[in-house]
Formats: sequence, structure tokens, C-alpha cells
Amino acid sequence: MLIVEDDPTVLEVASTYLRSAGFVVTAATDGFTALQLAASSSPDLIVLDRMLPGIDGAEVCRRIRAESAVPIILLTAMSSTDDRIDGLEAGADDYLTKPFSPRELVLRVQSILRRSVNDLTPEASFDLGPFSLDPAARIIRRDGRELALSAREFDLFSFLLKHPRQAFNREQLLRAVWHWEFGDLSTVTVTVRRVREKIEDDPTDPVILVTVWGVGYRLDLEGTT
Amino acid sequence: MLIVEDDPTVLEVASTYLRSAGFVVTAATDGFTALQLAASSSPDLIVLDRMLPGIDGAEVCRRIRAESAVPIILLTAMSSTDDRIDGLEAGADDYLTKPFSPRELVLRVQSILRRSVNDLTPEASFDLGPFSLDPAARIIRRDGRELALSAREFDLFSFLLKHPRQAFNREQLLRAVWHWEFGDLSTVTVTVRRVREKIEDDPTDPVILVTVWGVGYRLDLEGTT
DNA sequence: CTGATTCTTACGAAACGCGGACGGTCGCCG
DNA sequence: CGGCGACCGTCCGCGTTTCGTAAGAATCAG
Repeated sequence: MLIVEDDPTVLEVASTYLRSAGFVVTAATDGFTALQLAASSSPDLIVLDRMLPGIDGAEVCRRIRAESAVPIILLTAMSSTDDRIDGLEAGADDYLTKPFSPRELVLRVQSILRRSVNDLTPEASFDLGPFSLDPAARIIRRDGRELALSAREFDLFSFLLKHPRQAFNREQLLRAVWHWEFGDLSTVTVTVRRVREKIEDDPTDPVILVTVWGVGYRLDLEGTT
Repeated sequence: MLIVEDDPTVLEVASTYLRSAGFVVTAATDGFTALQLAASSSPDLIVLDRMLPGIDGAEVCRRIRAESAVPIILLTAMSSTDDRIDGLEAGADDYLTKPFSPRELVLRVQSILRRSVNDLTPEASFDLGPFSLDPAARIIRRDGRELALSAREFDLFSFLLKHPRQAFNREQLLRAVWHWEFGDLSTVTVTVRRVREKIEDDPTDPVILVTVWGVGYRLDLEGTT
């Protein structure tokens, strides 16, 4: 989830609400950063302000759309028909006119995501090191062999595959994978262990799903390539 | 934390409040110095007066923004809409109209920083001399080899990597790295020693993490390049 | 030389990660 | 309908790592 918004107040409120709804939120405050993040972090949805310093929001939308089918919600200041048409032409999936209630933003986001899940637009599969992730089929393979992951294990490991080389603490994982706001952190520990059992050559000495002492866990690929 | 303000009274009051809130404060009184300091000391936040002798504040803001994503709070004399829009266009994250209460400034600063900390926006990696810092993965390498730093050691050394060539006393480090308001200063001494053990060629005679006698420590790069 | 400052070492408490195990829930199949 | 097994969250005990603190040695400035 990527939010692009230059007004700090709006950004703060929106990201707080979205986070508490269980999303992992990344933020940008200008079009240029937005394009970079959209390309590098491959978010599953983008909330995009129409008015941006530098590159215009609609233009950002067009450029992202040229390379990806990621759902985009456009935030527009006015509700003029022109703007609306512009937005839809630029390839936005939905739009919201300011001022909007953060609650409503969350609802739209959820609705869009539900729709895009239901859409026959399957998330793209991709390879990473020896692993290949097929989100639609909910299958992860290692060297072509399918891994027998349970539902939770799949969710956790596919999240990490989507965000490799990044250390997460247990709370972040609990929010992003379990969609819990609070809870027993050892749940994460145990699930990590169960995943290791299935993906590591030597679960006793993990080289892929590495523990970052005092912090959390990280998906490393050095040990595999 | 960098404050740019030509009025000595305002500067004095603001920096006093921010310091007592636990920030390490650097000051400049004109735009030119501000640009230099912004580049050399890589502050984590900048408070910038709109009206400055020499280069205009908004212009300074634009130039800093062209090279860095550091949060900027703009201080404006008037509250006219024009100013406000100008400021946001220049890339400021927040603005405050004079006269403002120092208490409010501190609150805004904390709010902005809290936001950028909470964001899962992966901080960008960078190289400095023989070192490379990847904040997201929590990895520091020297000449490509990963250093086995503990959590605290990583926090301390990455702070210094982000602020090289700058001397910090132990209290400042205790606040910036440990987030302690008070505490035993020898904690810093010992952690510095532990870091040296891992990064210096000869920990007995440090050339990177140098002692500044009577003051504290500084990250030097002369010894490495 | 003297006092202040920094370095070094050592210790122990606390934090942390891990494996093992338990029990409740749910879906499947006989 | 009852039993079985997979799944998953929780809990406990153990070994390890970390890290603050203290205390003596070494170093520096004046």
C-alpha cells in the first residue's frame, strides 16, 4: 500500500487509519518518489493525490498505469466533472474528493481490493532466487518442487518473498500477515519456525529466513544463490 | 536537527526548547550556510524561516528538497494563502506561522518525526567510504563483508554513518541512539569500544571512530580512503 | 605531577530466541 | 454422527546473547 500525498496532516491521518486496518503503508510526498516506490516496492494498491508538487498526480497515475495494473485511488480537491474525467482517463480505479473521512478511504480501499481479488486479475507470479511464488494458486515452489505450506505459513512466507532483504519485527509481521493490531508475539516466532522447517536445508541453522537478533526476521538470499 | 533563523531571539528560544526535548540542534542564520549544513551534516529534520537574508527560505527549501527527502518545517511570517501554497510547493512538510509558541514547534517536530519513523518506507541504502549501510535490512558492510553488529552497536554506528565528520558528546549519543533522557554515560563509552572492536583494523588505535578528547566521539573517514 | 578523562576488562542480570509440547478448533472421511 | 488428523495459537524451560554497570588501569592536559 503506497500513499502519495503532500499535505502532512492528510497523510498522517490516512496512513494511521489504513495501518490500523491492517495494511502495510509506505508513503511518498511527491510524484518522483512515488514513481520510484511504485516500481521498487510493488505495492498492492496506491492512494494518489491529484495535486502534487513536481509531477502532477494524474501524470503519475498515467505513468504507473503504463507499467502496471495496480489499483489506484485518486484524491481530488475539487469534484468538477473535468477532474473526474481526467482521473478516469488517467487510469484511476476510483476517486475521492477532499475533504473525505478517513473511514471512507478505508472502506474504498477494502472494496477495491476485494474487487481486484475477485477479479480474474490474478496477482502476478514471480521468481526470487530458487523460489517461485504464484499468489493466485497459492503455491510456492523451491527449485520447481512445490512446498507443502499451510495457509498461515504461505501468508507469512509470501509476504517475505514480496519484501526481501528487509528486516521486520514481530509486531509488523503480526499486522501485515495476521492483520492483528495486538497479540502474542510468540505466534510469529512459532510460525517462522514452522516455515523454516519446510524451506531451509538445515532448519537448525537458517540461511534464508534469518533472525535479526533483538529485532525480528529477514528474508535473505545470499545463502541460496 | 537544523534550525535556520536570522532573528537571534527566535533562534535562541526555539533551539533551547528543542534541545530540552532531547534533540541535537545545529543552527544557521542565512540561507547559504543552511544549504552547506544541510549537505554536510545531513540532519534528520530542518526548521526553516521563510524570510532570510540572502537566499529566500522557500528557495532554500526547494534546493534542499532537490537533493534530499529530509522533513522540512517552514516558519512563515504571514498566514496568507499564497505563502502557504508557496511553502507546500517548495516541498515543505509542515509550516508554522509567526508568532508561534515554542511548545507548538516541539509538538510539530515530534509529530513529523513520529510519522517518518512509523512509516515502513524503507530508508535508502548508501555508501560511505568503505562502508555501506542498508537500514532496511539492518546490515552494515565493510568492503563488502557484512559486519556482525548487535542491535545497539548497529544503531550507534548507523547513526554515526548518517552524521559523519561530526563530533557528538556522550549525552547526545545517549539521546539520539538510546532514546534516553538521562543515564550512565559509560554505557556509551563501552558500546563505542565494542563497535571499534568490530570495525577498526586496530581497535587499540582507532582511526575511524575517533575520540574527541574532552568532548566525545566522531566518525572520521580520512583514515580509510 | 596531578586531576580529569578515557580505556579496558569482567561480571551478572535480563532479554531473547528456540524447541518441545499441549490443547482447542475445524474440516474431512469413514 | 463420530473419530481422526491437520492446523494453529499458547505456554514453559533451556541455552545463548546482549548490555548496563562497576572498578581498576592507562592516557592526556595543564
